[in-house]
Amino acid sequence: MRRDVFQAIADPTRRGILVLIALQAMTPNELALHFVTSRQAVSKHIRVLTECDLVRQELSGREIYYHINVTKMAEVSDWLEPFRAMWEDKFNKLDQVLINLKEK
Amino acid sequence: MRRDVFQAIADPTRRGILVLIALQAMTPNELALHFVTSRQAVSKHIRVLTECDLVRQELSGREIYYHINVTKMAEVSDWLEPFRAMWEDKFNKLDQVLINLKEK
DNA sequence: ATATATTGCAACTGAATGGTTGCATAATTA
DNA sequence: TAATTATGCAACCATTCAGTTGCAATATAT
Repeated sequence: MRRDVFQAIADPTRRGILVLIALQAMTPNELALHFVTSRQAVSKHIRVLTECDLVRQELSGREIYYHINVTKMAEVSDWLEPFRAMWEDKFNKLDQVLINLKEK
Repeated sequence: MRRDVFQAIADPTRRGILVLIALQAMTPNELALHFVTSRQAVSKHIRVLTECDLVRQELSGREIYYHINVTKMAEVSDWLEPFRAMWEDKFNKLDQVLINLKEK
C-alpha cells in the first residue's frame, strides 16, 4: 500500500484535519465534530496521517491528542520548489512587461 | 468526480510527467518512453492533468505537445503557506537553541 | 492511394479508497 | 463495582482509480 505525504493530502477531509490540528492538538472526537462524517471515518484518516508521519499522538488518560508534524509538510514544499522558481520567473517577466508599458 | 490539483499530484507517475514537461514540452509517446507503463496509461494521466489545468496542449500536425501550466502549482503552495510559517518558526527556535548553547 | 504513425476514447479488470456498523479494550465517573 | 466514555480495529460495501487491450480518427510518408 502506497503511503506518502502526497497521497495523504489528496483527501479534503485529511487536509481539513491537518488545518485544525495545526491550530491546536485535538482528540478524534473533537475532530469528528467538525466534519459531516463518523468518528470512525475520522479515525481512519488519522491513521493514514500517522502512517506517513504527518501527525503524532500524545496520550492523556483515555484521550489521545493528535499533533501535526509540520516539518513533514516540507517534503511537499521541497518537491514544489523547482516549479516555484518557474512561476516566480513568469511573474517577474510579467512585471517587466508592465514596467515597460508604463514607461511608454 | 473530484478533480483537483492535490488529487492530481498524488500519483507518482503524474508527478513524473509534470517534472518532465517542466523541463521541456513533450508528446504522449515521448513521455511514455520514460515510464514502465503503456502509452494509453500515460494519456489517461495527461487527461487528468489537463482536466485540472495543470497541463496545456499545443497541436503540431498529428503530434500534441503538452506544456506545464506552472502557475496552477501555486495553489498547492498557497495551501502550504501557513504550515511553512510554522516549520520555519520551528527551525528558527532550533537555531536560537544552538546559538544559546554555543555562547555557553 | 496505401501504409504507417500519433493520438484519444471506450470497455473491462483488479486493487485501493472512503465510508458505515459493530465490537473489544481501557480509562473515567457514579 | 457498574455504567459511561474514548478509542482502535475488523468486516463489509460502493465507488474510484490505474492499468490493459482494442479500435477509430487523423496526419504523414511511401
